[in-house]
Amino acid sequence: MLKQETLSKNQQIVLDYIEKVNEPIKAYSILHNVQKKGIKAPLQVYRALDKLVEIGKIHKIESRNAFVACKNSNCQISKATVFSICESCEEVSEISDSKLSKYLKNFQDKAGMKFNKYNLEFFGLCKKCSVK
Amino acid sequence: MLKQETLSKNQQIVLDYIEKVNEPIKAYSILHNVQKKGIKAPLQVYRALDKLVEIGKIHKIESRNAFVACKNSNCQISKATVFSICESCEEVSEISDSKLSKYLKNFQDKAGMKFNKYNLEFFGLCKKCSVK
DNA sequence: TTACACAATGTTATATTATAACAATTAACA
DNA sequence: TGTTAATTGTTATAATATAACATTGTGTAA
Repeated sequence: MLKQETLSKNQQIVLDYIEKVNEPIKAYSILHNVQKKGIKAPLQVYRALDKLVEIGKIHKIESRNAFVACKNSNCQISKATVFSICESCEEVSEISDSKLSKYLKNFQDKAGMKFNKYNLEFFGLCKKCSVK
Repeated sequence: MLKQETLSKNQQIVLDYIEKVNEPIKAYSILHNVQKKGIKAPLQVYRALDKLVEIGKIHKIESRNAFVACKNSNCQISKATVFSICESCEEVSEISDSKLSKYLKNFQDKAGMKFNKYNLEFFGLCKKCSVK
């Protein structure tokens, strides 16, 4: 079988919803919102999420157990993600900064170990919240 | 009340155990192992963990839902952590690289937002696993 | 030294997040 | 068209984490 080019039914339903809400969303919230589409059980959501993460269509915000659509059309950075998270309003943005990406991609630890994959989550106050 | 200088009983029990095992460990595993010390419920462990994270004695590995003792004696970087994680054996090391820290501490996004706190998790194969 | 405030504890119950196990169905392709 | 792998459906349960509330300990100031 060739590498998957089209999404399966459940994968498409879940992705459509995640792209529609356009902000990080949790698995069970997705479940509640796609039940009208015929998805009934958590596993159906988690299986779709696993696949979508794997192919880079979405990312997981680890510190929040939430999922968000990838904004980078090519999805080439699916395994190397950077997010900013507002600790007040919980707004999350995906950061795509070529200099930072390059720096991290080339980083080696003291033993010379290199990393093809990383996840960086920055925390602070977004513009709105910092003026409150 | 002055800022806490000594740990409470439960906090000390949990920290002692985490320092002893010297590798990332999960909350319920901690619970099972400190029951002989009189800690009976998950909440007692989670409360201790929360405080220990807050004061920088331990860190949470978000992608693994696990906790590990901070190796930096001063714990000043408690809110700015970098880990390398082996995807094969799950070995985790805390990376302390002053150049990287400085780079991340000074990073600003395109809107000029700065971050006092971050968590970076690198994934790859450790030396042992990469020769297998 | 007592009384106030706050931190920490103990306890039960429950919420939230995620996976195991197994049967059935669908889709690509040799 | 038969084979193989991916996907689905379903029930149950595991793993992670917090709510709520009563109680006890501890530092500090009146």
